[in-house]
Amino acid sequence: MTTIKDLARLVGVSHSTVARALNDHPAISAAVKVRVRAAALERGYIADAAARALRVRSSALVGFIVPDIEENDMATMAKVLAESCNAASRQLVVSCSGDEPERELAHLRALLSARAAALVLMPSATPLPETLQLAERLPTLQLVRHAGRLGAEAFMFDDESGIREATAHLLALGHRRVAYVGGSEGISTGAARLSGYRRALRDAGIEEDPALVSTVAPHGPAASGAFRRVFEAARPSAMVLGGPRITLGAVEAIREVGLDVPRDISLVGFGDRAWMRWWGPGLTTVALPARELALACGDRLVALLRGGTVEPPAGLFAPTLLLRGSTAPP
Amino acid sequence: MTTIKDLARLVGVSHSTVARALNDHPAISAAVKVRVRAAALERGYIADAAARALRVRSSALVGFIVPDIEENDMATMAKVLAESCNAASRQLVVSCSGDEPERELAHLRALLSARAAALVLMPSATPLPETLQLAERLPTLQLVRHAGRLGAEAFMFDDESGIREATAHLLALGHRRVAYVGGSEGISTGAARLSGYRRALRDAGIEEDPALVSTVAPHGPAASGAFRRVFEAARPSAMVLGGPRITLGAVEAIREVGLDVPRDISLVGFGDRAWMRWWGPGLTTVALPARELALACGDRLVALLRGGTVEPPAGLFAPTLLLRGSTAPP
DNA sequence: CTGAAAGCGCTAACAT
DNA sequence: ATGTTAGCGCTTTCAG
Repeated sequence: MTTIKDLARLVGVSHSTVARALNDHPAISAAVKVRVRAAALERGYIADAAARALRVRSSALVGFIVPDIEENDMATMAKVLAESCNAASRQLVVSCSGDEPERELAHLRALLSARAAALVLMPSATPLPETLQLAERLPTLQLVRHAGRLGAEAFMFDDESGIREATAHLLALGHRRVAYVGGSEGISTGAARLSGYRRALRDAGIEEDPALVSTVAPHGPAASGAFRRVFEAARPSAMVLGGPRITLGAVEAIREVGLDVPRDISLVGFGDRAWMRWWGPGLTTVALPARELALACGDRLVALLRGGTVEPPAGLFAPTLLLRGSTAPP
Repeated sequence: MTTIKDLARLVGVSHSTVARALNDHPAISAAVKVRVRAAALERGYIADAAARALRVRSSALVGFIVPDIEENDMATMAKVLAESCNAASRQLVVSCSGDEPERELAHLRALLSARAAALVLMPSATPLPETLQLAERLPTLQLVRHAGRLGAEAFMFDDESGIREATAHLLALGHRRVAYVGGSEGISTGAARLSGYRRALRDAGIEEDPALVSTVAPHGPAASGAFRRVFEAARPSAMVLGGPRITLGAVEAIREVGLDVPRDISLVGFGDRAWMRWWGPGLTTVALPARELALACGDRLVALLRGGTVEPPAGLFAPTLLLRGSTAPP
């Protein structure tokens, strides 16, 4: 590997002159810059980021820790964030925690070790105290989920209002037995969504029937089971789904049971996918502005990296209710 | 930030002893190791990866450059590869080239600068010569696509056989006017798929009708247009789709035109998604073993990182034809 | 078993 | 405008 000293020898200047020329330092003559750059090009010189990081005590890396990059539009967000990072000459390091607190911590440690310049974190369900504590060591942004004691700025969907609107829509259609199947209350998003459902009921002056509500692990099979249990035990005329995988599971269950939507039941899904437009009568769904969220987070990220002084409060991103054929009067 | 010198002072040994203790060097007494580790824990010591990388001239980073992480099961593969990397105490740096040769090169440069230990590359359509040349500087694995002059091992789907089987299936059903709409021949996958289509025709002794074939940019709208053009101009009784986005576009066009599948046309999609099971009569499709491919690539990666001596030739991963309701006799 | 010392490639005072 | 010099934190001989 060619170093600045090699180039210095080649050009006949000192290695610090080479460094300055390469960094376009104002106090270096144009002539020298030209010669240095020519030499660098010729030798295929590529600066050693480690040496630089050692000096300046910070690297070009930005960490991105998420439970699962295949879920929750995380691939989209990763792409957007990577874009923002590149615009700021940074690189995004993606790690999947699998929602396991230990792996989450391990990844954070690795990023700290690499002296990452910042961290974007979608916290696991129950982050370890040490994770929260270590996250304070570098500029951190929370994404999608909010970890209780972590003070970092959060970029989140307005899950509560999204589910509230969905529920209110069904109520307005005349449904009185509206069920809700969603993810665990232990996660910030799960809690917010359930609370949105409850709010809509309260606003409509309807008392909650516990048999109509089920919170489960966000897996297809679990959701399928929950759907069938709630459907058979409580005979809802409509249902709100509280997550993308819950929606997948419910659709699966509807197929197995052989229900007709919206005749047998009105349905509101969560998240938006192309197939929802084609599915049966079209699936009414709560669409999340994932791209917008990630863009805002990316903007904030580069501001942080540039040593941004202003503190634009992190926002809440409102979902949109996409009305399609799966919801109708009872 | 705590350094080994801080710990050395704290414990009352030299900093090199601390370094050895932390790295579990055999020639350090158990007693010292215990004390050093206690001190490290107490002070929340986290080693500086840059300093280490500077010494050992290689980092814990593995690069992953792909055109688009939202496409082609790349999120799945990223997850699998990240997993493999973690198992080898490495971190995966994900970069999206957007299929733009310049950005691809820029990302490669950044990885080289970070002294990445290896690179997994899904090449853009037309990589710059310099990209190919620089990729030689570090252990490189090609994924999904093959860049002509790059000598690196490649992990690819057997696109040709996948499309050949799909076409043969339609021919066996009695179709004689089987169309093909796929991605550009300029990309290795596009060329292989088209060649699979041609091979099936040849095997069946059928002459190719150019009006039945169209290669386009892999975007929904372009694919929609191509579908309609081919359908209207050449009146095929069946069609093979040569890519995931092509499939999406075709489904869209079928909806717009109001065709009945398989009555008006038999259809074979590309890639497998949950909605394909639900779509109309069920979409017969060419399913790619993305997970298997990524796992194999990950295995090879850790072998490389461990300084693997054996040279297991990279494989070709055979797709499976998933038979569903969208294909029927004419 | 442990310590002293050198040096990885780069940046940034501080000279000149 | 350029050169000299001193490290950044770690690994790794080489001595003891």
